[in-house]
Amino acid sequence: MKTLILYTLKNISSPGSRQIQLWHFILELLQKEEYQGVIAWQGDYGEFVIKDPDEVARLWGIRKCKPHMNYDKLSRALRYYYNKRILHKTKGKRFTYKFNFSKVVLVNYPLLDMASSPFLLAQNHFNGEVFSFFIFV
DNA sequence: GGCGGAACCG
DNA sequence: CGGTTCCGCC
Repeated sequence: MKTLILYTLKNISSPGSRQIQLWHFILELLQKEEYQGVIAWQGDYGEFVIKDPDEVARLWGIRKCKPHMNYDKLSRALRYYYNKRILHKTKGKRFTYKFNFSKVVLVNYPLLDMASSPFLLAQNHFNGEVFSFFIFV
């Protein structure tokens, strides 16, 4: 049985909340229609294409206060996600990566019961952030 | 472009 | 710990 997990989140700007992580930021852009010319879901489930690498890097640089950010550095950070099983590369497709959603949820929300209802919508607090899960089985 | 080692940083 | 910076290699 194949599971698609659409995952959204909101940061709470409260004391004690962690700094934004790159894959959070990627999902944040992916969630917003106004960035579809820059980064968008494309191809298989969880697969996305960076249509404008320079712009994504610029936006990431602004968020992290790293004015010298570029795609070369950003992509190195994405490559570190391969061993963590958060992302992997879609070989042959330029600027295309794929999320391992099950791993992403498992790693960041270990209390979630994967074997529950076919459709599940949950919003919960975890480490100072609000997570919303949409799970379609 | 894409990869991964290595040094480095808050 | 999660990147950032830099780089040699393919």
